[in-house]
Amino acid sequence: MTKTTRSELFEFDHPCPIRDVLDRIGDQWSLLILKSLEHNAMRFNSLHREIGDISRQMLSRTLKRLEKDGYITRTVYAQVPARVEYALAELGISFLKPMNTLIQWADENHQAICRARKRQN
Amino acid sequence: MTKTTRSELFEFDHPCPIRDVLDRIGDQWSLLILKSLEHNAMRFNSLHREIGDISRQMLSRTLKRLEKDGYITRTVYAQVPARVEYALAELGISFLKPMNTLIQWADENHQAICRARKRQN
DNA sequence: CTGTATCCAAACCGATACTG
DNA sequence: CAGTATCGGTTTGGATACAG
Repeated sequence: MTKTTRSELFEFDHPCPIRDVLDRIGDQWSLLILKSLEHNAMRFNSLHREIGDISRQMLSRTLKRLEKDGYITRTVYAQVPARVEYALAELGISFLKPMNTLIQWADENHQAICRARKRQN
Repeated sequence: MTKTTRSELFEFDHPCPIRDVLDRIGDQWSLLILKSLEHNAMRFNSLHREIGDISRQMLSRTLKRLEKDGYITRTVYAQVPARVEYALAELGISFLKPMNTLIQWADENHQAICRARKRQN
């Protein structure tokens, strides 16, 4: 009986699409990275500077996952020093629509949520 | 110098609405619960059965947080044994729109994501 | 029936040093 | 410049026993 972790289990054959998508995209950084790439491709360090408070570790990991899931592409230009650009893939572009709907809602309702929290505690 | 955890820090005064909202809603269960309440109010055990693989612990915690943030309401009916109903609050109802946009996208693109994953590994 | 308390494992994330 | 390896702290989540 080898133990299967949740990650391994969910990588393929996920029975519920929404959970599958959210498990991958609902972390601290994915949306932020996708948003940063909305209008133009970016290099590793540019992303690092633009997002500001992300560690290189997490930026690297999150980019890998987004690439693996097909949201973004990674292009290496043969130069010295190396130049790597990240850009939205087709899936990433199509994801922009629901993502921006969500962002807009968050902007509009953020205040209401803060008020609700303060009321109760 | 008391150490401030991320949770404490983010509870109020979050500088970025989208991160604030996603930090709370982007967990394993919130969307599922909100979706279950979409068409009717439900009791604790009904939710537990309907969702199936959630533990009582997590159902309880997640409901508390959703209530605190103003997404749902909790109504206790004075009976023996106690009867408690959870229902969408105004904020929860308004959240349905962006949420369903996201769910629809996930349904439509789930296959593409699975294919992307398999291609690369 | 509707939860909460406790304990433990897995996952997430950051700091930092190191590699090509 | 573009990462990866290691380590340790925090958070999330499940199982289960207990409480009103």
